[in-house]
Amino acid sequence: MTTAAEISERITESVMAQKLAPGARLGEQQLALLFNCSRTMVREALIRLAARGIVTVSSRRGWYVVELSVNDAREAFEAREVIEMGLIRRTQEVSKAALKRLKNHVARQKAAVAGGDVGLRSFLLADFHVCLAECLGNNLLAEAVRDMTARTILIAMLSQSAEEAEQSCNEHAEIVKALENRDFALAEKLMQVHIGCSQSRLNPESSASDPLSELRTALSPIPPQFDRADSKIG
Amino acid sequence: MTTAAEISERITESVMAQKLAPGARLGEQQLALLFNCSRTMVREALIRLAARGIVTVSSRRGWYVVELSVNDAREAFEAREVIEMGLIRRTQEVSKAALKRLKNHVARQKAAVAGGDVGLRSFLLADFHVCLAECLGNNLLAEAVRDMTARTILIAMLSQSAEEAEQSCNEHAEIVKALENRDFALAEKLMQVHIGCSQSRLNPESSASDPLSELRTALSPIPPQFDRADSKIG
DNA sequence: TCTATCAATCTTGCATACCAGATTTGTGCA
DNA sequence: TGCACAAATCTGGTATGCAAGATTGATAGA
Repeated sequence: MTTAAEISERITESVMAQKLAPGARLGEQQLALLFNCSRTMVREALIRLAARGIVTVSSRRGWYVVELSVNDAREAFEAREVIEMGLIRRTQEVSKAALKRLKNHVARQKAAVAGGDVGLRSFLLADFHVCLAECLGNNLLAEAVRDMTARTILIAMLSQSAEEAEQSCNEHAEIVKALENRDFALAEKLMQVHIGCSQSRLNPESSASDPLSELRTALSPIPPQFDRADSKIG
Repeated sequence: MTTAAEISERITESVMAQKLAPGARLGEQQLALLFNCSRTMVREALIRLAARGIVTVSSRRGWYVVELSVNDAREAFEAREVIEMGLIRRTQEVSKAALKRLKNHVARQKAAVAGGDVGLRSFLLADFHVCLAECLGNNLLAEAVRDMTARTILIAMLSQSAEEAEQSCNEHAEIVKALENRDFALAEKLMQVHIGCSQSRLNPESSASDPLSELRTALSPIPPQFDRADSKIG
């Protein structure tokens, strides 16, 4: 059996690892089967996630990973900027232990980027921001950052290239370095640029604003060189 | 019957109105009776509130309004400072409609302070901060502010005097005035002072750190002039 | 052949029943 | 009189069952 806390954690992590796309269906019965528990537990987990803005329920139709509007997207990025920059701004010193933890985290990110595990890479790059908030001494805001980061991932879903991931990781390393040097103004600025970058990478034709986008992508015209139409047997 | 959303809203509002003290018991059966619904609905509401940090559950003992540790208190105030100051800082203009709404809100606060309805007063003074976040264009952060403000109220529970309420209200008015004058730097500073004030008013001997505080207060020695001991019949 | 209507099925909504741990109360012994 | 142990009760934990809305597929009529 699995507890509601475990289920919601697994779902959150999957979203952060980009293993659950916006709009993905989360059937109560299917999850109950998957986690070997009753629908009650699944519902509890989903209700929690709904309160955190990760999933929504459509009455008697089903539960789905949220699909954000362009305004939702703006708010999520703005929220992250406000919180993460604000936290850095009011920081006066970062403990040795915290710095060590952050460096370790960046190292794990590097390894994941090099290793090529896209899920782990995506998760760690997002989790860094949660870790940073914790290291800056505010678990309450760290939880908020977790939810909002998950939301921004659900927008930027047009998956990150390996190069972009590496750049993200480097930016994280620079932020940690600035913190270590007690150059908090620089760290704040770097964070602003860092968050701004991921936001600007967005495809303005967001999937949320276009309910047909999935089909549209799947059924988009095939470039001639890959068109098998004239190679069919007949 | 009542929906889970209504129940959780009512509980949140009661906390903001200081009608539910930290540690208050929220029995599933009692709430079900009160709201004329099943325990299922009540549980759903409580689970949501738990995810938002307003209530906690102690296994097989019951649900309670959260009692914050001193560190929780620090984090909640810090979170509000970061979010509310950050939102103001990045504001470049406030729409006419938003200003009107804010002024109207302040007017209602004034009326409540004058009217003497302590519950309404407390609720409105807290709700102003939520309203402000909405007016500054971020509903996501507004929801976060709602939860964190509720938490700070649960610390500052040593109820505000009428004078303090009036001062709070005046500070709100000044913030709105600064926004109207587009003096956002001033507004930010005023907000910092405003939040700092409510924090500094805290009794360091918080009820959360003293499980006996309720009894202690209830059974505290009675001043001689009110002592009825020597007027007893016998 | 196309469309409209109806039935079968799938999915959540909600209540209830039963279980198990925690607490309190009562009782008997030292 | 005080303490320890046991039973009764209270409370949430979890599963299940049934109701009802939504969707899909089938069928019949135009």
